[in-house]
Amino acid sequence: MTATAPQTSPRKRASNGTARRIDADEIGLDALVGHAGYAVRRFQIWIFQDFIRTLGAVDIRPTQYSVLTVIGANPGLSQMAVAKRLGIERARLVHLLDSLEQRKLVKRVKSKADRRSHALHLTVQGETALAKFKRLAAEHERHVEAKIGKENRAQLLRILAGFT
Amino acid sequence: MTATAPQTSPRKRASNGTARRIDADEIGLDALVGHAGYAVRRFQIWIFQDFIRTLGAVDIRPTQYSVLTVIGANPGLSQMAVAKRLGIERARLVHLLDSLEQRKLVKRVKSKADRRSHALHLTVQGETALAKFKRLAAEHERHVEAKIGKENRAQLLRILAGFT
DNA sequence: TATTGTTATACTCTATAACTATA
DNA sequence: TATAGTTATAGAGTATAACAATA
Repeated sequence: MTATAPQTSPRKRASNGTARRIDADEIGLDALVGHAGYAVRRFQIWIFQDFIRTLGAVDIRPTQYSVLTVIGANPGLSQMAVAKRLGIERARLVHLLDSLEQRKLVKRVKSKADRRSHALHLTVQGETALAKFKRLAAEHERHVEAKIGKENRAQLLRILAGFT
Repeated sequence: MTATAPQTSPRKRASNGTARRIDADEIGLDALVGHAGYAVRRFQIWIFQDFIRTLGAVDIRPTQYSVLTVIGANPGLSQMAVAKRLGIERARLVHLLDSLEQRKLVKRVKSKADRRSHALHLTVQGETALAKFKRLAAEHERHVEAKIGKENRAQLLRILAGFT
């Protein structure tokens, strides 16, 4: 597991006592290669970076996109319902919605049925914007496909279908 | 995509104008179901939570484990080399190492070859501890296997082999 | 001039706890 | 009493920038 290929790039003690550079690709990961979590984490970081870059022009991040999508598909949901469904802390969702409401994408409507809660809706502007975000997100998804392969992406979705 | 199954649990406007509860599992994810990033992110969160729980008794988190494993397999690496290999900011690694050094798991040795840099080594105590951490991490890995299936885990590792 | 380790700052995200207004 | 939304705080983690020592 301990890689020691002969290369050039940080510094390492050589047989003659002088130092040479070590390339990142010759540093062994040892037990990490057997951990799904390590690869999944690195992959997730890559995906988010691509998503943020691809939707950079509209300034929408993954969590914001997921909130808008769920509200768009389920108008009238309460904040608690959205938070639970997406695994976001309700305290965190307050700030996310503050931002989306300031941008006139979402509106909080006082619920008549339960006056403690807010019914969440997209604004007309929000509907239009979300349609654009979805086109960009689809473009991002094609980047994923290009990165790991169409068939592998499909298998990944199948394997992880339970984590929704 | 908009789920509207008849259930019980938050509140939703019913045909008669009164409200009823909505279960999380009847809220449609819409476009999110087609995004690999969504499933990958949820899975990654599950994995990290299980890792943190499984290694809770020894108080080691995923990033700390990855740093210890790489140093253990490549003694003498500089901080820059570890940071680059694992995709950690060098400023962040300083704090991670401060903590691991306080716990006597790692030592920074002044490099003679390049006096700007530190050669990183596990302490004897660190070697022993890492062996235990690896046993617990293997136990965590069995939880992953139990969660998604042995064959699916193997395929996942194969698909994501490039993200290391 | 460039790099290594360090310190510092700001922003995101997670995890809690406590408060209010309702139920 | 319990719940929905809010506010506040603390801890990870990320992203930067700048500095001292050294190359």
